[in-house]
Amino acid sequence: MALRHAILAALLEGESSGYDLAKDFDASVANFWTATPQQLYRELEIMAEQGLVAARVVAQERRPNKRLFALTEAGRTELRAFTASTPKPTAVRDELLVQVQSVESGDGDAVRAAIRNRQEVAETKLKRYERLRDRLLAGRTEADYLASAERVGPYLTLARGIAFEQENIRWCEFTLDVLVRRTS
Amino acid sequence: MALRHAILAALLEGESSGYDLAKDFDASVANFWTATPQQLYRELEIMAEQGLVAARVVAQERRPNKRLFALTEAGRTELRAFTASTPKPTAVRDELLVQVQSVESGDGDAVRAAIRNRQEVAETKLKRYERLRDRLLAGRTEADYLASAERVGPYLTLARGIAFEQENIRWCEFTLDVLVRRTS
DNA sequence: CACACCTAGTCAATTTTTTGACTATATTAG
DNA sequence: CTAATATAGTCAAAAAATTGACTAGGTGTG
Repeated sequence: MALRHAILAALLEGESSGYDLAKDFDASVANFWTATPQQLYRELEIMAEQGLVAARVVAQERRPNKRLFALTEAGRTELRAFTASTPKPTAVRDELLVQVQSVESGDGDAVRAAIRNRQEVAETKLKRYERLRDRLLAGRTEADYLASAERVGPYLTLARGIAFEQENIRWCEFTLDVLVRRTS
Repeated sequence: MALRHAILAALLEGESSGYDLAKDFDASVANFWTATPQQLYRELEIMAEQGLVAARVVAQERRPNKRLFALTEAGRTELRAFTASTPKPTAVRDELLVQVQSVESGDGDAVRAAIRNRQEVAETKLKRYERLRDRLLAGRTEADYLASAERVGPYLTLARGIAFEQENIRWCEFTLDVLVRRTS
């Protein structure tokens, strides 16, 4: 029941369809949670049954109907209770690092290619996060924004994502450099 | 079947009991994988059946017998094949960030306490990682070590862990500062 | 005018992971 | 002497997450 709280948090931004949420979980929410569309649709269904979200069907022209989900009072209460609970420590699980750990006993070329790929993914994510930040700031300075904005939560989590990806890129560069040096 | 590869990678350091591995998964391996002792014992059992690891029982004085597991040729082959496969992108899952995202609708005191706690955990981990690094370097400089050591994999993953925890601490400090400022 | 890909979902089966309940002996701190 | 903690495991159930197979209409490109 953890995906549920990430969905509730995402719905603070406003009413969304399952599809909208899937896009969010690929962009801003990706900072702290990942989920496939299938997981979202199923969880939303259950949450609607339990009254944590309210669904309404909107007919669209030239497209299938969509269902928009919004937080209910019960949903807000649940989210509030969640913020008061002790968060689980994060479980790191990174296959690339397992590969790097065993690089000397493994396929060096493949591992280096995987690191390059990771770096590209990180660069793409970083750019997206930076665009999101610029949109949030809307011209204001960070200090200005943090002092005046109604909600700073989304900015703070975004800052974590940006720092994480920057660090990721630095590490990929460093690691590639070390491995290439040792190969040549 | 992903824990399996982390275990194989950990066994590159040498023969270990399930208990030894549990300690590793709490220290060095924690950089890239987490597992409870229960998960390890079960997976080791299966891996032994499949011939990826070889178990031998060692009688101990004043203690229960222990089983030591070592990599087999099949295990090394499996690990090598794994390093050649495309690693899954990591799935981030951080309850604390979900709480921070919703901090304005939630329990501010509890969220700030959780951030402080995360910072302390990160500081403890960082110290442990730095001790491990010092032990690996054994007096040599980083450049010296990277050029001459037989295996650099463990050092590189440790470097990732150190950078990650440092970034973590910085973010906790920044975020606490912002939240405390807005509360007072 | 095909063909690929996007939007908007549903459903069921697996796989993976976690959690909790157990059994034993050994060592250490108060 | 006693209680807490560490060592060394097993087993089963439950929860969580992933995967694959579907349906159906819409949009854009060569």
